[in-house]
Amino acid sequence: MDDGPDLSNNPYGSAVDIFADESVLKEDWQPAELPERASELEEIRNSLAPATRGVNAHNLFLYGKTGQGKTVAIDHELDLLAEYATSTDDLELSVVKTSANNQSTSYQLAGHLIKEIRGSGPKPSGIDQQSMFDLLYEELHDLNKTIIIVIDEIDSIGSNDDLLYELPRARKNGHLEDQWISVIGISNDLEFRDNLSPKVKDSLYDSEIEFAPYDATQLTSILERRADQAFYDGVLAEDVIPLCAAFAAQDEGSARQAIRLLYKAGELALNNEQDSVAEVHVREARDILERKRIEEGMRSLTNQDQLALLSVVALEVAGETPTRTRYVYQKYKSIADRLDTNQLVERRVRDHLQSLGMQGFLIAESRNRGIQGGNHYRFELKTDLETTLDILREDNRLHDLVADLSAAVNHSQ
DNA sequence: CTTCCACCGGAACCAGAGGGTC
DNA sequence: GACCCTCTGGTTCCGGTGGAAG
Repeated sequence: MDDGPDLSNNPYGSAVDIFADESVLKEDWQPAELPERASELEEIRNSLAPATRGVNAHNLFLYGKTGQGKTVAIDHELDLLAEYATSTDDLELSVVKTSANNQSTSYQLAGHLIKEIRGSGPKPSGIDQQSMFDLLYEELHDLNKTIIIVIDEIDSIGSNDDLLYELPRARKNGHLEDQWISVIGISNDLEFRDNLSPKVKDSLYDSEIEFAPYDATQLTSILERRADQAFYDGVLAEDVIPLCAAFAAQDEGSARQAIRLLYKAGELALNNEQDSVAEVHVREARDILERKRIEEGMRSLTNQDQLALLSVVALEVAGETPTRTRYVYQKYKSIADRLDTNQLVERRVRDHLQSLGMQGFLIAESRNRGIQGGNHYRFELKTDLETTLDILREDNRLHDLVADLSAAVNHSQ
């Protein structure tokens, strides 16, 4: 009967067992198999295969929203290729893998790649673009014969795509002699391809693979595989996985999101000392994650973004949404006045409203009322009003203003 | 068929900060 | 210290636009 000290008063350790192996649900967990992406994997393999035959692999573009397995898929295939390379003398492979996140120009991306290849040291800059490219070629020269450069989030360089034109032609232009280079770009932005300059498309484009969003069925089987390892048997109520899958499918079809949801639901059950995960936990988890998403988004807003958002929020409170730009701007001016911040010109506020729309805080509907109304947008708040007010109130400078608005909400309720 | 509303959004330009090299 | 680079967040200016009204 006596098996160890009495822990009944110790706050750590739980009375219930939910997770068999929690790490399976973490962000950095790499699944060993991707049956839902079998055909995409095969396409990648076909594109890489020329490398094993002593020429350069095809350039390749992967498109798809976040959480569609693009990065996992490319890692998976490159691992296999590297494994093959070590087992044979035919292939001397160097893989340079980087994320273009925050590198918004070719110049910066080249600097970033140099830093990546060197493995340490500062990022070079302060020289002109061609010298930067030359520096990059020097670094590439020291690598193996077959070079594959993987650039994640390649869309962040926008239309400044000179480097993408240069790289695939390096050999032809005599910058490299005995080496084969190919580029794999990964993009979340489906329009990126269309905005590339024609000469880049020409030099870079061998093949592209689109990762379509997972549907609910696929998400369900992905979740089931994870859940098998992550949870103890019989812990999940029957409808938990389908519900997580359905929520995620409704949104972006992201596996990452679905897994987060399942993980959070499990944690909630655990924290409440319940021995099984039920539908309520999933719903609660969704609310928590949604709130977190808004909070994180708002934290990155600039002052002026906040003011523009606040203008729409104020109109929302007054029940005057959706509303056109003119009234938002009027409200904006009075708010800026009250807070004693500088007022921007209308054109700029329009930009801020536009970007709030893109970030999912506002709904911007374009319409046209002809001779009485012309062409204009109508804005309304997309996020939950109460939550938005809560979060905005945390900002000291906005506190009083938001408090007034909240009072108005409660009054009308 | 034309007119015209009232905003849309591209373009050119600017100041200031911040990253560097030589 | 002179000089080179880019980026952010702003301004000014202005031609463009689609559909209701006449």
